[in-house]
Amino acid sequence: MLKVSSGEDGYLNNWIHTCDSCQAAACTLYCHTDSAYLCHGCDKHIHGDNTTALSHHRVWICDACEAAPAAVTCSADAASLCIECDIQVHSVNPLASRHTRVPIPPISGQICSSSSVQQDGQLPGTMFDTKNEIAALTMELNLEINEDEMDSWLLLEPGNTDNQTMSGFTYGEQLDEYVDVVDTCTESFGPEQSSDQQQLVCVNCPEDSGSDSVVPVQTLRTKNQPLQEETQLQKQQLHSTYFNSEQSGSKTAFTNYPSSSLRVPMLMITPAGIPNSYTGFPATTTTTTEILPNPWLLMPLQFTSMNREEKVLRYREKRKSRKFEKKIRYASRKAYAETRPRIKGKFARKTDKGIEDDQMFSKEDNGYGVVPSL
DNA sequence: TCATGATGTACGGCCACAGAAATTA
DNA sequence: GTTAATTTCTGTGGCCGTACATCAT
Repeated sequence: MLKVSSGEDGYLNNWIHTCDSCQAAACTLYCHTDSAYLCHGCDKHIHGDNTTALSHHRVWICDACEAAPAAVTCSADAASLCIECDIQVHSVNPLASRHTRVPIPPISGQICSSSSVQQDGQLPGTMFDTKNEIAALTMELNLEINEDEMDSWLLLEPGNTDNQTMSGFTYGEQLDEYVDVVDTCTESFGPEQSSDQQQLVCVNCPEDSGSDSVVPVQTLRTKNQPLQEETQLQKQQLHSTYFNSEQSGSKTAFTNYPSSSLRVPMLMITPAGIPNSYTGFPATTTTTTEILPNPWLLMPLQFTSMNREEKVLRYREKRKSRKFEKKIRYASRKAYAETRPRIKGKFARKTDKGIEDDQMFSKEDNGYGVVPSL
């Protein structure tokens, strides 16, 4: 069922689904097994009754189009997006392409409330109870990765060591590791490939490879290859990475959490739009737990309901006030650049007359010619 | 409704060079 | 370990070309 909805900012004027069950509330997820769009309440009612229903393959709905199943969550946009919207949104400009997106694991089991009770002996980290929680996690990762944005995006409480250390691992250590992986990944492909943000490196485990290892497959764009074809290829690869791998029983790296049937794809979309396969690990790795020693994905997510809401709220506030204006770091360079001779906008060599003028200027205004740096 | 052309908008690259940062003696 | 000299790297603004979006026909 479809109905027209106008977004509050006029941006999302798309068709959205209402719940196929109650036909009143807006749907929040899609059940592949039932082929039905459901709201949270109906999902709880339908899938929470028996174990068979609990195993239904359900996915979140894209926040942008509100129609397609969400595949990734973007921290910067605080949104869960389907593959198409992800590509569409994050290919508009370099800034957007640098957003860190994390694949959304399929919903399995009953959706816990945000104040889900931690069970004895089980990792609370398995409780990706809402997509907002995943977004919050991704957001925090993004904060650490991009130091420039830290000031405006920082959600962690300064001085609160509890926020900085989880399960014995500090964010800094974890993310240094993450950054290293990205760098390695980028370097290994050479400048030509790494400069192309549209290229993808997907985690694929070709069935004909006969190996369980995670092998990054690089898709190179030929000069004559149409962009549309490439985009289509990206969609296929992303889709195969996010969904087909599970459905077809292929061996894309997933982590099976012991306390639930939740399976989290062991890849991450880098700021450059490249799903991070955590290359560098032994190609003979056979178990998913060995593939990803990075502890932060396995670390507990002990966000209380208040903490999470507060973090998300603060994040959204920061996002509103985010500014992309160019920040001048050296006023002296700006001053020189403004006075520098140009030819069609390009800096030109100083003419003899210009040099003489500079000398005269320095004599007359001795001591005032240099603009102090900020 | 779709195709085509005109127009508007956004963005990256280019350039020289002062000064910061790193390296060497 | 300290200092000076040298080398390397970074950042700066305006114009242009290209890609993309929008609108009219």
